[in-house]
Parts: sequence; structure tokens; C-alpha cells
Amino acid sequence: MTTEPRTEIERYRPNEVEPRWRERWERDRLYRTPDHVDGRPNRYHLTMFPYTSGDLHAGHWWAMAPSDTFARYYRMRGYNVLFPMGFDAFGLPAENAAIKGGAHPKDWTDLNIARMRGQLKTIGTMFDWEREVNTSSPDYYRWTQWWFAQFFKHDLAYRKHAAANFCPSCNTTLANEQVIGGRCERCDTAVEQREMEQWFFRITQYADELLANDALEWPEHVKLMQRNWIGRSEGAEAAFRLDPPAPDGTAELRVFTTRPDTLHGVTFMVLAPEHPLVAALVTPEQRAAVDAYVEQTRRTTEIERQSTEREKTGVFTGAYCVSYLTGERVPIWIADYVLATYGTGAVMAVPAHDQRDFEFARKFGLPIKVAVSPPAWTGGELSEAFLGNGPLVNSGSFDGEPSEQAKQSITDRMLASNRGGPRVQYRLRDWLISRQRYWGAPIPIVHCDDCGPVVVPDDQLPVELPYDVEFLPTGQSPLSLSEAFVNTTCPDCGRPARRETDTMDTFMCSSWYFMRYPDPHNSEAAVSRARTADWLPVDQYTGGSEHAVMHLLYARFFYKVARDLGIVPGDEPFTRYFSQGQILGPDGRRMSKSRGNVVAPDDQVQRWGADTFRAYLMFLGPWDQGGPYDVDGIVGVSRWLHRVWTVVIDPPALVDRPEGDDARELRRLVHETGLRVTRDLEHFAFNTMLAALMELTNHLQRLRDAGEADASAWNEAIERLVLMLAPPCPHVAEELWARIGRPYSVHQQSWPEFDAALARRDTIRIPVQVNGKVRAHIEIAADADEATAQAAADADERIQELVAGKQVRRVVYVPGRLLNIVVT
RNA sequence: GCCGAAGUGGCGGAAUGGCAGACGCGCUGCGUUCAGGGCGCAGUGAGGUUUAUCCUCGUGUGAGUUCAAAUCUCACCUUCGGCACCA
Repeated sequence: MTTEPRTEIERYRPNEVEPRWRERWERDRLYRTPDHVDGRPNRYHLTMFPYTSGDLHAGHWWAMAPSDTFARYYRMRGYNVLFPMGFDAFGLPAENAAIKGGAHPKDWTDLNIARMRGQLKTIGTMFDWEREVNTSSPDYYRWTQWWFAQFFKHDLAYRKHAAANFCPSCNTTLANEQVIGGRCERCDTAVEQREMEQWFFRITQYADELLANDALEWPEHVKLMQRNWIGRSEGAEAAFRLDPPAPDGTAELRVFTTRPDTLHGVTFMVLAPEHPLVAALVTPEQRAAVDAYVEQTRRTTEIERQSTEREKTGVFTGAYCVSYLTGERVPIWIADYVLATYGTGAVMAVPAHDQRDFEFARKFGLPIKVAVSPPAWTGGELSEAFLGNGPLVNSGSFDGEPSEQAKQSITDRMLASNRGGPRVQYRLRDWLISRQRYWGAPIPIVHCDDCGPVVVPDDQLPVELPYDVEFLPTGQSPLSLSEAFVNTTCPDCGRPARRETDTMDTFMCSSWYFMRYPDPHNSEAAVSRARTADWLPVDQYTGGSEHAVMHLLYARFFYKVARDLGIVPGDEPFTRYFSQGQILGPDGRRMSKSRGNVVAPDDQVQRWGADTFRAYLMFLGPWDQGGPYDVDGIVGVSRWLHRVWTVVIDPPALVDRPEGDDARELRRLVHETGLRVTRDLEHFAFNTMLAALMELTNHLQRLRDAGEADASAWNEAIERLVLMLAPPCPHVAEELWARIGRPYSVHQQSWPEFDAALARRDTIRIPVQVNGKVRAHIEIAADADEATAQAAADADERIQELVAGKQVRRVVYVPGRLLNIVVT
């Protein structure tokens, strides 16, 4: 292949092009988003804001480059797209950095924000920085506190005792992350569970509504995970009479069961070791064993406890109870497979029909009594629990009833005698929002000896986080050491009172930030009705799959509360959600500094340019899957952009030959590519979108090397290529747009229209199969009918050979796809 | 353990019932005075021999449905995400 000698052309220099355009865009406020633009409908795109952990890493680019590409595409489609950014700035790492001897959490965080904002700008996103939010700023957390007050006023916040991890040596509460194998990560001391009074939000009140997520345009697996997390189950609550009554006077024990039909198979009861009745019920002889077991349970994580494969453990309390329905007296045990946080914290054990109860009964020699007959059961011993349905046996007057019916009739009987009744139970628990930490929004409550807990009035918010506070672990929330903070007066009665010293879970800050962007500087309201009506709900949310359950569930909860307050439209915050996978280090493991596998985006940008890095991240693979970052492959994308540069600024000789085969094929390919790119963009298939653009570029390169091309087809191809390049690679697209003499800015142009009729091929090549194996190919008209295809196949020598002397059983013709001849 | 997802060349991946391996990396060969992580052309899943527009095998493992399975069904294995105080 000989190439005509050419004069030296100007090279593509991303590090010259990119900063120049970013400065221009910023100077022109190109990405400022007004609340209304005539003729452009509003559309709200949102990508999860980052935690202010320090430097931006490749994962941030992985999250933001595709979502920016998507937002830019919609901007070109004629929408007024809001695409804001901010910082999730409260949290444990800031405090850890401070304790390690670094800066104050606020200084550390502010420094990180400044650095990250600068780095984020180098991605070349269309974020409207005039709407930035920072959850640790008093202007923001004032309103987080306002939210708490709303929950409090609407009886959605309450206090109760709850356990927290506590390190007796460091004298501080620990996050789950800080507990390694039951020990403190800093000093290796065994971690205890310490009970304290904490605040909860009644998310369970919205459980049924949160469960109804069918209509959301979210990935099905995310909706499924949320439904399983909420875990609705219907069953019954049943009361049992304590015999004798507990020394504290308690007369009944209540349990939740999904199998009231098996009530006659109950042979013992099991309480969670933390159950409040345990201390009262235990007999003196059993006390030592029970105390030891309770202590042991405190050191076991909930995940371990739920393992169905673990050897069952437990201790007899010495107490008994009697079933109101059967009159049978059964022993009461405690075991860690029963969780205090689910149901009533107690179960009626039916070893014949529950595998965990079965294993427990086997181990401790407790009786196993069949209440539902397995198929063809002859009264023998079971080798495992029978979980199915069947006719009741050993169940008195209920004998013979099918279990589905017996569930109802036994529940009815309990209800009639006021000994229980139907009950719906959720796996979802109320949301514990108290944190015994410094770097969070203070809970706006004042404790008054006379008035009890009083919420701080709105006009006294924010309750400011004091700067000068000792964070060293003292066994108390750091805020409790600040006399100036703690001592106040009761907003109701004016007498001396003490402030709440716990702060709020940072998930609260991130549960409403998307409602703030529409009016981020409003000093009169957290969210203003007028602006939320303009923008909410979010049309497209994107973010990491690790947030698929908790963050998204909390945000939906907040939104429903906001709806009930009348401040947002609709019932759901995120109409569409796309969950991206996680980018891993080159070694296939999660990027972390300690592993030394962090891909620093700044280095990549310095070396290759932001557009190349953006495109490479999108080219790596499907966005919802994530995967390892292969450092070497980026050169391919770099080469591609250099090729694009070359074909645009140094075209072949342009001639007037619009009806030539080359021109027709180029035009066809441009429209085919455009349709592929458009479809792929709308499906978040950025990798195949870029592959399609590469194919078009390669074709243009071949035409360029051939020396000449039809002017109209070439110019149309180049213009559309640059327009399609604008969302994924905004800088180089802007530069090339200017170089082909088009008016600034490419980002204010419309997405081109592509025509399926122009993209169609006249003739196609399809495979001919014999018995499902490809044996030949035929060239036929794209819309050929079966007879035509059959005739073309019959004309093929190989097909003739393979079919000769055989019986044709069937011919399958899929137009445009294949012809399959089935012979015997 | 429970809930969810994913397993395809040396590597990232494409194909979502219809030609497995698009696009790219890497590698091999050829060409090019190519100093700026060059450029162009050809080849590149494994095996076979009659070297072809050929044959056989091949998408984690095992079974099944279908004219046709990477794709659907069942069972299993492995890896990843979440499990309520990391965010």
C-alpha cells in the first residue's frame, strides 16, 4: 500500500487543546443551567456525589465520564439538562484522619473538597458548579437538622435503647468497619455491645409503599434486592402463658410465626439472648450458664449468627410456658440464631417443620413432634424438617385440615380468644440515626428535665458544630466534652437544659441532597416547592451498585416524607436509575492505597488527555459490570482520537461524485453508525458506541489513504462524526468543530438525525445451514423471500452435495438472518 | 450463611434464541529516514490435512428444551457487590 507523500500535518495535542476549551467554557458559563429555557424542556440528570476522601481516583472518573456523556447527549437532544455536583462531606474518615494526628476534620475536609473540585473540573463534565452543595457546610446541615425536626414533629423519630460496638480500651464507640474479627482495629481489644439511648426513624411505617417499586424504571435486580431487604412476610403473633409467671410479673411471651398451622408441633421456645425477658425468666440454677451465653453472643456478629450452617448453640433458661391453644407446657431456651431485632425476638420452635429448630432439637435432645403430614408419611421419625404443606396431624380439632387453610383457622382461633392474631412482619428495621461521633450534623434536640426531649425551633438552626473540640476517645460523644455546646436553655420553658450530643448518620445528608440542587442557596427553606416542581423527580440517576439497597431506600423514604409534607411532586425521587459496576485495580482487586494498585487519574490525564481517559474508561466494558483497569489498553483509544484528528483536519482530495459507490457506501455507513451510536447511548452501552465510532473512523481513514472522496458525503460524515464525538470527548470535539469552520459551540448543537432507510444495505450475505451447521453463504436481496433464498441455496454446489440423496424434513428461513435446511 | 450479579481467545470485551470472538490491547511477519509511547499492510481460539469459500472441537461444570443455545430451564462450581455504624 503506497501512501502519497504528504506535507507534515499538525499533531493532536490534548494537553494544549483541553485546558484552552475548559477555560473558554468556564468564562462563557456554558454549563450554567437556568431553571427555565424557552423551547427546551427541563430534565434532571444526577450522578452520586463523592465522599470527600482525599484525591479523586479512577473510580470517580468511571462514574462521572459516562453519566456526563449521557447528560450531554440529552442536552443535544434539546433538553435543558440539570447536571449538578457536590460533596458528601461528613463522616468517619475525616475524624480518623484527625485522630491520627492530622488536621482538624473540618480543615481536612475543606482541603479535600478544594482539591477534588479542581480534579473534577479536569474531567470536562458539564456540571453546573454554581449549584454545588457541601453537606458539612452549616448552610446545608442546617436543613439536615430541619429534616430531623420534621421527622420528630410528625412522630417519625423516636428514642429507644440500642446496642453499639464499644471498645473498652479506646473507650469509644466503633463503626462495624472498625471491628475486625470481634476486636478493635486499633488496639485489638475484644469489642463489646453497649446499650444506649438512641434515635430511630420509623422507616417501617413506609415499608409497604417502599416495597411497591414495580413501576420504577430501575434494573430489575436492584428492585428485587430492595424488596428482599424489606422482606415482608405474613403470619401470626401468638401469645404463650408463662408458667410460672416471671418474677417481675410478666405473664405472657409473644412470638411471631409464618407457620401458625404448625402450632401443635411446638416443643420448646427460643428467645434471642438479648430479649428483655431473659433476665427476669432465668432460674437461679441456670443463671450462670445463661449469663455466660449472653456474654458470648455479644461477641458474635449478626452475619455469623444468621449462618444456617453453623453448629447450633443455646442454653436452657429454666423457665416454661404453656400454649393457650394446646395446653402443652414447653421449656424456654435462648439461642443466638434468634435475633432480637426481628419479629418479637422470640420464636416458637417447631423442629419438625423448621430446619434450624430441627438441628437445635437434635443437638439438645428436645422432642420433635410432627404437626403437618409429609406425603406418604407413616408416622416414622423425620431425617430433616418437613417444610412443605400437607394435612394437619397431632393437632386436635384441626387434624386433616390442609396447612394453607389451617394457617387461617388457627390464627382466627387465636384472635377469637385474644391470644394473638394475624400480623405482618418486615425484615426491614427502623433506621438508627444516632452516632456517637464529632464529624456529623448535631441532632437538634435539647434535653430538659421538665419538658423532656425538645426539638430546636427552626429559627434557631443550625445547631452549629463547635470547632474547638477534643476528639480523643473518652467514652463519650466528643460533643459532650464541650461545655459551651452542651449547656443551653430549654426552647420551651427557658430553664437550663443540655443539648443532645450525638450526631446524625451521614446517610441522612445524602438522602435529600438531590432535593437541594434545584435551589441550593435558598436560605428560607430546605427545598422550595417552586423549584422542585421545575426539576423533580430526577429523570436519570446513576451511581455505584454498592448503593443499590441502603442509600436508595433511605432516599426514597425521605422523598415520601417530603411528599407528605407537600414539598415535592410525585411519589418517587428517581424515575430511572442505572447502577454502574465497580472499577478495580489492574490486579483485579478493589483499588486501595495499601495495595498500591490505585490508578491515579491525574497521571493518566497528563499522559493521554482527559478525552482519551474518559473514552477509554467507557470503552473498557459494559458500565454496569465494572472490572479491572488494564493500564496498557488506553493507547488504542489514543490512536483512535489521533486518527479522528487526522481525517478531520487533513482530508483526501474532495471531488464531486455523489452517486459513486464509495459515496453511497459512506453515506450508508454514516447513518448505520449514527443509529447504532444513538441506540447504544440510550442503553448506556458506551463501549459499543465507541466501537461503532472507531469503525466509522477506520473507514474514513481508508478513504483518505485512497486519495480522494466525494465532497458532500465526506463532509457530511465528518460533521456527524464530530457531533457524535461531542458527548464522550467534549474537548477534541469542540476543537475539531472549530477547525471545520463551524460556529461555537459544538455543545450547543442538536444531535443529528439518522435515517434507517439510508442505513439499509441492498444485498446481504447470509449463512446457509444444513442441520444447524453453516455450510455455505448466499448473497441475496435484503428483503428476499424464502423461495428466492432457497433457490440461491440450491444453486450452491456444497449444499447440493450435502442434501443429495437425503430427505428434506424442514426448512427454516429467518429473513435477514439465515436459512437452515434440516435433512435426514 | 442470606439477598443480588457475573463467568466467552494471551487480555478487556462483542454477539440476548440465528455465521461465536465485532472493536481494542498484546503478539508475529512485511513495508516505511518513523526521534515526541510512530504510521501502514497482512495474520492471530484449539486441533486436523486434502492448505480449502475445507473438516472437527470450542463460550465455568453437568444435564435438558429447540431446526438452531454464549443466550432459555434445572443442578453444581468459582468470583464480585450488599448485609443495617465505611460511604
